[in-house]
Amino acid sequence: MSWMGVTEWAEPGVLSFTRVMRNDGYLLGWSDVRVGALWVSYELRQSGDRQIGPRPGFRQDWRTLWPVSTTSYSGSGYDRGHLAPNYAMAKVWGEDAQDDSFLMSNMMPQKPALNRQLWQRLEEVVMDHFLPRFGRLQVITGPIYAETRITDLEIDRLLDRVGFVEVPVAFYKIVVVPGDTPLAVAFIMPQDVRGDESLKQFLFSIDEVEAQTGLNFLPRLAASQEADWESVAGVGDWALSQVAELPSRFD
DNA sequence: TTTAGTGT
Repeated sequence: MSWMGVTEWAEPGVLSFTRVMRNDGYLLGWSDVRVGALWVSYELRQSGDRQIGPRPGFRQDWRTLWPVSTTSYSGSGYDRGHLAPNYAMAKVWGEDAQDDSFLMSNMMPQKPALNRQLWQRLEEVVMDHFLPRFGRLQVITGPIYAETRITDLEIDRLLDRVGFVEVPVAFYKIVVVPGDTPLAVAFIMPQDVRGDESLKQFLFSIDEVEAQTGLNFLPRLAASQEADWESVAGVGDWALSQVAELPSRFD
């Protein structure tokens, strides 16, 4: 589930503490301070024609301690957006993984135009374009929060929350082709999008994602390799031009 | 419905 190590924090601190939750099909780093996941990590492989059942429905995850119920987002204007996607979990890892993808701990508040259009287009490109192209992928995805100043353990900022859950300002997705000479591509997408933008607009380096999250991805990657590799927005030929402007299938 | 909320 986590090629080249589990995501770490660059600088330990109160915001850095996560509990790693192991689910069917994916790992999730849960922050009790943000009341949300900081990252999820999963592997994707080419699978046969696995039958996919209907969406099983959202479920509360009692491991979160702070209660996040299936109705916590009601009336907020935010969607319950998957981090580990329903379709990818169901297709690659099966029904139990699909069920686990509907845990509320795997949800983040996302504006509808992002969740249903731009982000959905990206998830579709990962499954239908990147995965067939490369055969095996490691994906790490999660939220980016507004800059927060911590004074004496007090959060000195008016937080935007849905229930207890802090609302991110953006989301990242890192896609890696594992191997001796790994390939990588990363995206950062803000909450406020139209939905029909080119995916190319949102390409960033892994270094940039690390700067905006405080996380250290792929910590087991050799330092000599990491320096060059993580500084480039897109390593390898992802043929993004073929798919960056495909229309949304919803709305 | 490879997204989701609303209203039932």
